[in-house]
Amino acid sequence: MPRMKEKTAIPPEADFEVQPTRARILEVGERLVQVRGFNGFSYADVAGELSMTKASLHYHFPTKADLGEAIIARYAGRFFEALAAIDGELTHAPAKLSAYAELYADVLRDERMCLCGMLAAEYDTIPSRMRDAVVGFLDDNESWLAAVLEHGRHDGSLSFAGTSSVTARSIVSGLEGAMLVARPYGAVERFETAAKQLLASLAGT
Amino acid sequence: MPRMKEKTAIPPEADFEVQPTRARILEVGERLVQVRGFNGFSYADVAGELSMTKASLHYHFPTKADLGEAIIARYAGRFFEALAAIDGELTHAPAKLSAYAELYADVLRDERMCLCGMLAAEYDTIPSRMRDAVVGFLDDNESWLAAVLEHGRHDGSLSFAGTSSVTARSIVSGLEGAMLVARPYGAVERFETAAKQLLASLAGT
DNA sequence: GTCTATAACGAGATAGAC
DNA sequence: GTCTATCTCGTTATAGAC
Repeated sequence: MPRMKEKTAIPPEADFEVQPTRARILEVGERLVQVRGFNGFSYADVAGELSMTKASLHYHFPTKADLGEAIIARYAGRFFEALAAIDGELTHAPAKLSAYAELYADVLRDERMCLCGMLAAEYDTIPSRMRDAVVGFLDDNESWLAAVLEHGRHDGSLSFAGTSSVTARSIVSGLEGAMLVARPYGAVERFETAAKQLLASLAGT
Repeated sequence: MPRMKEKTAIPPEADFEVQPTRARILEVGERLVQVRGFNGFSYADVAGELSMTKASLHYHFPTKADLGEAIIARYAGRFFEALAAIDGELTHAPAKLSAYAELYADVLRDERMCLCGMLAAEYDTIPSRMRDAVVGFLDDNESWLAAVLEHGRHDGSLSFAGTSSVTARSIVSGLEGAMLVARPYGAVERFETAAKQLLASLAGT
């Protein structure tokens, strides 16, 4: 007799409820923020895509600020899972940086802006808890990169002037800017070229 | 007896009409787009700041798209005037690049985002003529930078791998990204450090 | 050229039935 | 949990007086 929380062989999809409503809302909302911005989409847009009513959305997320916060939290969670996966799979610092840049490229291939880059542009108009989450996301990115940079400098695979922290910031801003500018052209190559050049400038001796 | 259009010693301010209404609208609108985004401000915001009614704004700019187009045109005009001034005052390529970065820094010190960087983020939601103007602005920036880079490489004051065009794009995206990320922190130093590092990587042999 | 007044619509949000 | 119905407010935009 299965105890509570015991895993079974039956995958969640067998529930005939592929994804709970809350998760589907977050998925659609995330994409809309990345493509149109937080000020560029409405509850009606989300409801329309999910064929449900605005009122139902408000049951799951009472205010748009609640929805926005949850979108960032989900995004950040997945992003840092991806960074943990990179840490688990790769040890060579330059390879980690390439994998990091590839995360951005994947977002751009989906015709989206980095969620937090988009929200950074809209910073002055978003709810304050969302602001804090954006800054936290950027800080955590820099910390992860700084650790990689420090490691790479130590083993000679990377070389750069200044602190690892400052260089980490240059990487974040360089990649965010490359996404920002590449998107109006619909040209992922623009991003890839800029990213390649940016990482090449950190090549070890 | 003064002929038409002949210049007088009386400055325009003596007209007791310091700036025509149209120009004041554009000035306020420009700042609002740079701070809050095109989707983040309304005719009511502009009207409020100028102590006039929304209806009067519509007399000067029938639609918000008209206003947006005019804002970009004015901004681009002033920006390229500034580039022409740089060309007139400086010949050393690295000095020109520093002056170029300083234009960005000045915008950021005013707590604004680059107009076209902001509109690049909102790209998918802005009127099509505004989109074209944004891309044109980016193209013209790259052209100017590419010319400076080409010149600097020729006289040995600059050194970089790849074409001047690709490197120009890296500069634009690097500076735009540095602005984007620095603004949530309200920290101009973040931008300055990133810009310095970016330009230093182009130092000549 | 600026105003009052208002139209027409979409936004975020709530009440209450099912 | 999802719906219908509605509220309130803000938005872009227009008509017409001054």
